[in-house]
Amino acid sequence: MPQLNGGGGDDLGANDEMIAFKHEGDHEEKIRESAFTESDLADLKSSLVNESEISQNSAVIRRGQQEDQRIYTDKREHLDDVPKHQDGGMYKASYSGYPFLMLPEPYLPNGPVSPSSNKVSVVQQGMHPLTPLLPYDHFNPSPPHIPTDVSQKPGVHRHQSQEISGFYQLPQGQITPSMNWPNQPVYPLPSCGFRQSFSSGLQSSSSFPRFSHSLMLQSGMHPTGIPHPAIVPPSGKQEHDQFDRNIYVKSHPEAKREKEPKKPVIKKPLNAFMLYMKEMRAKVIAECTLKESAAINQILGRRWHALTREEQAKYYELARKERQLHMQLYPSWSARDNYKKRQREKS
DNA sequence: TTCCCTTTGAAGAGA
DNA sequence: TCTCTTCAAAGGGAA
Repeated sequence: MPQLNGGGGDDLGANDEMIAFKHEGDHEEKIRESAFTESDLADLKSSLVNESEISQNSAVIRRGQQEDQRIYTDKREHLDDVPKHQDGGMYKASYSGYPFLMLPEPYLPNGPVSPSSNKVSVVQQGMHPLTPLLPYDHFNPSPPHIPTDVSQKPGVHRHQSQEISGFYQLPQGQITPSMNWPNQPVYPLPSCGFRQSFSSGLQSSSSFPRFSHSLMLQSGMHPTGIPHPAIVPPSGKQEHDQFDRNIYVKSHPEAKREKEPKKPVIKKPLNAFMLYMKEMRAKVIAECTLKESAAINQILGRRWHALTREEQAKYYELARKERQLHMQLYPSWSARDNYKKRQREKS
C-alpha cells in the first residue's frame, strides 16, 4: 500500500497511522473471521437496537439495523466476488459526495450551478478526494495551472510540496496520474447498506441542504484571505450562517466592524473517521431516513469497521494529508489552543 | 440557548 | 510510557 509505506519523506503521522491502521485492519480481520458471524452481527444489531430504543426513535433505528444486517450479507458476498483492486469503485462514489467539493457558485470555474442542479455532478468528474480543500487555492485569483504560493507564512511554500500541491491546487476535473482515481462502477446495493452508489443519495441537492455552499463557506477565511474549512467563527456552528453572510453578503464597513472582534477559531483537522463520516452521513440519512446524528454515527461507526483495509487506508491517507496541510497553513497551531479556548469560555 | 448524544482518531495532559 | 481527556462533524432532542 503505497501511502502507508512510510517513504517519501512524509513523516507527518505516518507511523502512527500505520500502527493505527494495522490495528484497524487487525480488528477488521477479527471481525471478518470470527466476530462478524451472522449471529454476532445479529447480537450487535440487537444491542444497538436496544440502545436505540432506550434513547431514540426505535422504529427508524430498527429499520436501519435490519437493513444493515441484510446488506451486510450482500456486502460480504460481494466482497468475495470483487477483486480488491476494485474497491476504488466505492471511493469514486464516496468522494464525489464530499461536502467541501460543493463549491459556491461564484467560485465554480465552469460557471454557476443552479440551485436545482446537482452540484455534486460538478465534482464527480475525476475529482480527487483531497479537493475538499480545494478552496484554499480555488479562491486564488491566479489561474489554476500557475502555481502560486498563497501562504503568507515564511518558509511555507505549498506549491513546492509535491503531495500537497498535487491535491490542493488541482482545478476541477483535473487529476494527476499518480492519484490514479478509480473509475470502477459503484456497487449497487439497496438502501442502508454498507456500500452503495452515492448517486441515489446525491442526485438531489435538496436532500443535502447543509451541503450547499454555505457549508463550505462556513470554514471562514485563513489570515491570508484564503478560506479554510478549519476556520470557523469563535462562537461555533450556531453562527456559521451569520458568519457566511458577513463575509459574502455584507460588504459595507458596518458589516466589517461587526465581525472584526470575532477572531476565527482554527479547528482541528479531521481524522480519517471524521472524513468518512462527513462523506457518508448524507448517504445514510438519505437511505435510512435518519436524522439524529447519534444514531447515524452508530451506523457509520459499524460501517467504518466493515470497510476493507484498502478503503480505510484511503481515508487515513486523506486525513494524513489534511493534517499535513493544516500544519503547513497553521504551523504554530496546536490542538491545545482550542482546549484553552473552551476552558476560558467555560470559566 | 446550550449541552448531550454517538462514533473514531489525533493530540495534549498528567501520572 | 501509559492512560485519560478533549476535540474534531452533525443535528435532533432534552434541559
